[in-house]
Amino acid sequence: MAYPSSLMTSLSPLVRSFVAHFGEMGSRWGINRTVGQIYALIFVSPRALNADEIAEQLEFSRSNVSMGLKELQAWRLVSLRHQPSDRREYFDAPSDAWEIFRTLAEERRRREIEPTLSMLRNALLETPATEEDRIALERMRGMHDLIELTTTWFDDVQRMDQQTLAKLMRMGAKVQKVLEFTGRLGTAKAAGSRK
Amino acid sequence: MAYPSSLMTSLSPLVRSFVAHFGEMGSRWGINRTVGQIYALIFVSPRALNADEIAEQLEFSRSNVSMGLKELQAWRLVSLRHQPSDRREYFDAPSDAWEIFRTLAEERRRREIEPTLSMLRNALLETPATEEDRIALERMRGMHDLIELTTTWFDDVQRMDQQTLAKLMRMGAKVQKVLEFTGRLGTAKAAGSRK
DNA sequence: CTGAACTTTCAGAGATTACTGAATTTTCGG
DNA sequence: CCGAAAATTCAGTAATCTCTGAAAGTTCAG
Repeated sequence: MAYPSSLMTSLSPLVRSFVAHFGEMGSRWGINRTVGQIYALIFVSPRALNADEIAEQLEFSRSNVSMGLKELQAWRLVSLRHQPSDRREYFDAPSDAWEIFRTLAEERRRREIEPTLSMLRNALLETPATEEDRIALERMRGMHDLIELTTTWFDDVQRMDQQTLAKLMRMGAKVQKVLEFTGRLGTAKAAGSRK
Repeated sequence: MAYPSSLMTSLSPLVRSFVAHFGEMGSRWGINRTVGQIYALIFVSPRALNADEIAEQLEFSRSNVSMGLKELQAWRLVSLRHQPSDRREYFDAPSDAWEIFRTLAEERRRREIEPTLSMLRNALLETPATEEDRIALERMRGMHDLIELTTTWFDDVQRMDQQTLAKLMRMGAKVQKVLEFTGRLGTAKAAGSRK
């Protein structure tokens, strides 16, 4: 009778299917099923949740939830909150999609791209001993240069504010047209002066 | 004595470490170790390789190589070639980094994003029965709209030629400056006319 | 056609990853 | 401080994924 409602009500079909989808996609996204479901639940929840609530709703063991939350914190996808006069830890997730997008991009870059970039930088210091190695290095250089170009670009873009970015994206290929035009007014020089 | 040299020589340290890195990163990238190594080997190889050569160099079973090649073909990262008067199948990989980048982006989109987009589209057709569902739907809409914006943008960008794209990226945040300028000349209208 | 060369399939062994419950550690109101 | 509430760790089990060798299937020169 005195229970907070969320401890009694179970997930709505809408939330249930959203959570299930994140579970299924988890493996493709490089996280595990449980972690995906915990994130999905926190994301759509109107208020911060504590670990026991999550464990109950998703029917995972308490320790599994604890580990999942730790991983989500490492990804910076959820944050820890404290409620006044409650010792338990509550978690919520940013609801702004752009913010999530940036966080994901940063983390993936750090985990999935930087190690390779650094391996390639190292390899490129070598002097090829054979024709085979010369060709291998050439291809590695191509890969290295593209990764460097795209990550540098991403750094720049990340510094732009959301509005400008959204506007730019909505312009899509029209950017090209504008640049062709302004190119005649000295922009090409500016572009060349970089890097 | 009459063996083609590559059947006798083993991998150079340079290639070996490149291949090993792709093996280690494989799991973070959502492919398995073997598949990563097979790809790396084909990528740096100066000529197309057949399955036996790959199995020998990497010390995998022939059947494992066969499965790995099938997966790489599904990702469109390698292509099948035939040498005149040789029944074996040879594989090579595009060496142009931009092309690889596009292929990867397309495939990841198809596998990792489209299913979620379609789930979200479905969810957004529902009418929320409770306040909780109303909030959940709101957040799903935010996620949906951003994914739609970025994938549409990606479609546009993909139609641009490589030179323009590279130039644009090298400009980085300077695009913003140019757009602020041309914005005063009617570009804002063009941007607004899209959706 | 035939059969040798080559490729694929697949069941099961092996390796890795995920999950649980019990035990331990941490936290904090009193 | 104390002790109860909460969080974490961890060893063992369960589930999943990877890899192999044997068998079956395919292809094509002769």
